[in-house]
Amino acid sequence: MNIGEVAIQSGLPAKTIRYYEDIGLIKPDRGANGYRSFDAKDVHKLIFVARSRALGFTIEQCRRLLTLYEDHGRASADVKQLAKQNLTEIDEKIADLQSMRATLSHLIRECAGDQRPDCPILNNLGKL
Amino acid sequence: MNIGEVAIQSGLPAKTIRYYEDIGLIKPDRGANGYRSFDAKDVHKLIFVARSRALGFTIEQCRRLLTLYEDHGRASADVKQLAKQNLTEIDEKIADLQSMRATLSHLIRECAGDQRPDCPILNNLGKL
DNA sequence: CTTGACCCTCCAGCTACAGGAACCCTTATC
DNA sequence: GATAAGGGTTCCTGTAGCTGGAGGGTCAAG
Repeated sequence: MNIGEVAIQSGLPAKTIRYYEDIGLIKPDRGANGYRSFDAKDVHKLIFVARSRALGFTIEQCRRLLTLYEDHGRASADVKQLAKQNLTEIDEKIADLQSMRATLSHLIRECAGDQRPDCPILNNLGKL
Repeated sequence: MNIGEVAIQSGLPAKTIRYYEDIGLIKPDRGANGYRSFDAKDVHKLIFVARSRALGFTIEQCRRLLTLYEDHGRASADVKQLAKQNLTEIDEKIADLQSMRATLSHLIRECAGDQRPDCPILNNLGKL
């Protein structure tokens, strides 16, 4: 299978698939013409990675997940630990964003938003 | 004032301050020895930028905010619009993260996390 | 005079790709 | 046989917002 078809099946751009080969996530064969030749397993792995990325795992975490995925003797505890670590990071990001959101929306409510120059947002950002 | 002192007063690393000069956010004078020489206004602007960044504004948004800050004839509507745009982006990020969080924490709850290889997390990521 | 704490510039690297140039391969059509 | 379209390939550059490090100059104290 050529890269275009794989892009459709995995939902990933061809560029991304080449990149994933570059960093060693997949190792497709090559045809006589130099084209990458993907088998079902490659596609499966790409879908796995795409899903993992969508859940917020970094590339390096995906790499470890893939290793665990292919290791049939793995312990689910290892997977769970990776997932929990990711969850913690997500929670931290959410907390940061919500804190920003609270301050920002408060300032927005205070600001008249008209033609006058007086602005609580700028006052707040610039206060000493 | 030298960069080290400014770093302390603004809470920004010296590296970051140099970077902000690089991209034209501030334009400190130079002493005879080549050292940057910051005045109170520079420090004030750096603090302004640091606060704006902490509220999630991008560097380019900070640049526009700074321009508005220094334009005493500005309309607060322009500031408010920038802030609202930022708020929208923050809300989108929060929504994305919460959606990830929901799926991920569900999978984590399902996973035994013991020494056995059976793992709902991997099953989910790898299902066709 | 030396030491150590500053300061300088410039280059590389980080994440996870995206865009584009310049070129090759295949197939269909005229 | 020429050509055009639509694949594919590599390689280089750029993104955001810094951070780290090499290799050097400057300054105040002892």
